[in-house]
Amino acid sequence: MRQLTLDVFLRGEVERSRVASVGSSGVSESQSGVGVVEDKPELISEFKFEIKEPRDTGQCYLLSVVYDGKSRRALVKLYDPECDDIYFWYDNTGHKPYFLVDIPPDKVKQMSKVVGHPAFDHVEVVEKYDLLEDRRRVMTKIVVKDPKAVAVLREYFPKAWEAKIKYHDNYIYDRGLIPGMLYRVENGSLVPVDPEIPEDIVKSIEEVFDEDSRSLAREWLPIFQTPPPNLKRVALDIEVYTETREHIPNPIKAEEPVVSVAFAGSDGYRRVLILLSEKTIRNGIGEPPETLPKDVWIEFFDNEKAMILEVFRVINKYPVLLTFNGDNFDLNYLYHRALKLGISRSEIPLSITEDGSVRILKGVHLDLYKFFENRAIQVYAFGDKYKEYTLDAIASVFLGVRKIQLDASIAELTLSELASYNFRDSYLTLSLTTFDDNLVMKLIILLMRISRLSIEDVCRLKVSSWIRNLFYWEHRRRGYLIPLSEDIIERKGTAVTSATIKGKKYAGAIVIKPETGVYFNVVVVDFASLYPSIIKKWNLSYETVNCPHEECKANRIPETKHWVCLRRRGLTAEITGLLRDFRVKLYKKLSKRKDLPKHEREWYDVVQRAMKVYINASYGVFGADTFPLYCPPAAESVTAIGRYTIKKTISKAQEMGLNIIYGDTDSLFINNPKPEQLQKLIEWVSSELGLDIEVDKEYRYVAFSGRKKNYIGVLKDGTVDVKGLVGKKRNTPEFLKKAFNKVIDVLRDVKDKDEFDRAIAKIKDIVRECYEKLKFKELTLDELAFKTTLSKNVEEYTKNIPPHVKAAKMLISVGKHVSAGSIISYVKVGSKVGVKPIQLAKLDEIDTSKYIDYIKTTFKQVLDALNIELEELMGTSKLELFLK
DNA sequence: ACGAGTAAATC
DNA sequence: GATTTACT
Repeated sequence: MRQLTLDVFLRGEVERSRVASVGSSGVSESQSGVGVVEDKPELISEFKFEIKEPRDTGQCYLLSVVYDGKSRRALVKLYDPECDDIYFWYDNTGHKPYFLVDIPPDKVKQMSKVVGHPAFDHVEVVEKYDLLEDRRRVMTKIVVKDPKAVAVLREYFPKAWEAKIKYHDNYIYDRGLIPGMLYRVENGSLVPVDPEIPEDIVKSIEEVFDEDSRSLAREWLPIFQTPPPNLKRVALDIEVYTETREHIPNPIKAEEPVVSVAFAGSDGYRRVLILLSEKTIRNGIGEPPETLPKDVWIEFFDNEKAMILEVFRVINKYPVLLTFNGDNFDLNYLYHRALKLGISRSEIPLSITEDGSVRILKGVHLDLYKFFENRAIQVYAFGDKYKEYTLDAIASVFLGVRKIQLDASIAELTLSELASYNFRDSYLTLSLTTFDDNLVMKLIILLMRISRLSIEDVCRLKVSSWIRNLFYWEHRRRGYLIPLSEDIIERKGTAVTSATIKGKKYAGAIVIKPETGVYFNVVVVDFASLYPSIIKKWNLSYETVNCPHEECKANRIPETKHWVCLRRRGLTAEITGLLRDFRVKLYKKLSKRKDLPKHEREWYDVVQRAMKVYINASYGVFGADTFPLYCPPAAESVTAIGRYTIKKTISKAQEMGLNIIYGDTDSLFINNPKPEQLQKLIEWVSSELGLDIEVDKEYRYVAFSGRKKNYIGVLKDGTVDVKGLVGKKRNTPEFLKKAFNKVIDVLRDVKDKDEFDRAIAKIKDIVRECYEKLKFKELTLDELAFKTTLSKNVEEYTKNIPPHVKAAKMLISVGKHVSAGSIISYVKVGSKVGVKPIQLAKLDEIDTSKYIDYIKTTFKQVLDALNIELEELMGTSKLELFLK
């Protein structure tokens, strides 16, 4: 075998003694005269980081707080933009955990079990405003010594408030701090640093907000105007030795060695550490592939423990560590593998919290998988651009670069291939935070500021927690009592409308059934963010719906028995309204202003996106029973007013002679409107309903199949909107999607009624070709596969067994690993069970008749709209015969 | 751990 | 009719 030297790899700097030379036959003497790494104990002390305290002068961004209730000390992690490093600020605050009760303090003091308990500290009297009852309340604050004792002492009180708020959140509230904001240390405390705000933005507050919102708007302005830090960060990705591609290493057991670790830093750091062992070197080094950039620094270790210690050292050099699924895999594996190799806990700069997330001791860890998996981020921040939560899928959407495609297991790769594969992953992970001028990092910083959550929490928690945290913060700041969920339900009751869908809690939106057919020149008008606007306009909030005042009861909410308060401003209405106005009237406009520098415009665009996430989720959370401020009457009031609004608008439009052909929730499809009629309608809605409608789309034509949420529309610019048709659904077989897309392409070119005839002829050909391919088995199994997500583990399907679960069971019986979240690819076969996973199926087993049914339903939706009979299209008896 | 409504396939 | 999935 050819002796390969490391020269090909060492295009970067050669570092110390960790470089070895390898041949395909094993480790040999190094080219550069340095030896192979030994297990060096002195490496261990290297990664222990010093705790740096902030400089006396200078400004730091607040990133995270670790509150230690036992020592009554908060460890505040600050990012110093001048030296790109983390500083710690210890606040020996004396801040103790507590909860509130509605028992007078003297009574509490008589409770010997409480006062005598070792965890008891003292009681204080506090005054809170009870929004549910609209009155002041004097309450007793029971302060405890040990956070764990909150739960113990609570047992003596039937009702306790604020007992479940996390201590570090508590600390942030009580200190009035906002994560993500800029502070300086002064006289032992953190003092906010006010940003410079352009004159015209300050002025616009007067125009944008009404009088009672202005002071709040001014308080919020620094949140959006403080420039974001550009956090220095490094992405990490590890590869674990696996024999087969299917085998997923277990991070808790951590049985196999970590064979490669790649880093990609925002400062240009690019490095791969590779383990040389009998297992990894058996395929040799190989030629470095083109996919491995020339400036990546590759290092070889012959000792896994030394390599992992080096990884820990690098982690500690950076204030922010990025991973893609590091909570579940990479960091978890490193942690357990380190323990397994005899590295002691104190030498591992990671800790795993109760909820399974990994914290790093010095800096902060961001798991981008968790961030991109967040539905609110996916839908509202990125417009549903990516559909799958894999590094490959997300990177290809945002970066246009994919993972390196492997058709072998880690065990079968040469070391060059391994390095290249591993590096690409870490590079993609870093790039997910750097594309579009660090868009994702900016978004995270803004979400921290709006939700008042630490950087790790904002990435790990979902939108309901973000909103909850902002609400709690606002309650405490204003001295409002944070209500108990059961008190909201008791006072406000449950929903009074009934849902159309069984199992849902209340009635939702209206969908108008469209008449089948093709309509030319269709204008779509819609209500600009309908539900948030309703919340603002109608003063909706958990405390204002069904308020305790007699005089408000006449202020009814249409279609319900509910009423809404006239006396007090609703908190939800205020906050949602504030963010809505900021977004629509200020930041959306700023983001489009060409006279501003590019980076400023881009920042304003991120600002309006972050607001969008919040605004759009503000209705949904009040209808979610898991939300601590869950309030069904408030949620159903929103949808009820939505129905009322759209009904009113439709009848007005019809009065005016407009032809409404379809509508869904907040949109109306109008056939052939005169522009002046539209203008009149828009003005009427604004003056009579106090809401804004706008022209959203103009279709050259729309083809309705007659089903709701199911149509094809061609916009004036030729863009085709396909809504709800099976041909577009993710689980339909690829050959059908292809044929369907061809049909769409034909429809795109149709300009007027006459062109339909020609289009129909083309569509006929496409459908026929599709049939023939199936008939003559000119399709691959892949093209025939239905790809359905397994939403639960197979054993949890008890009520019935859908086809994809049957296929999944067959996979398990041959030893394949499938679990909740796996996408099962299966085909329809002639056997008794009727399905087979593609891995086990053969092309000649395919049940053609089942597929013919699918072809029919797919195209029927299109053909219904075009008023063509399917049979007419097939025409010949050839197919009829075929069906038998 | 955001909501409800619609369509389709399958048991 | 109930369950499950994918979509609005």
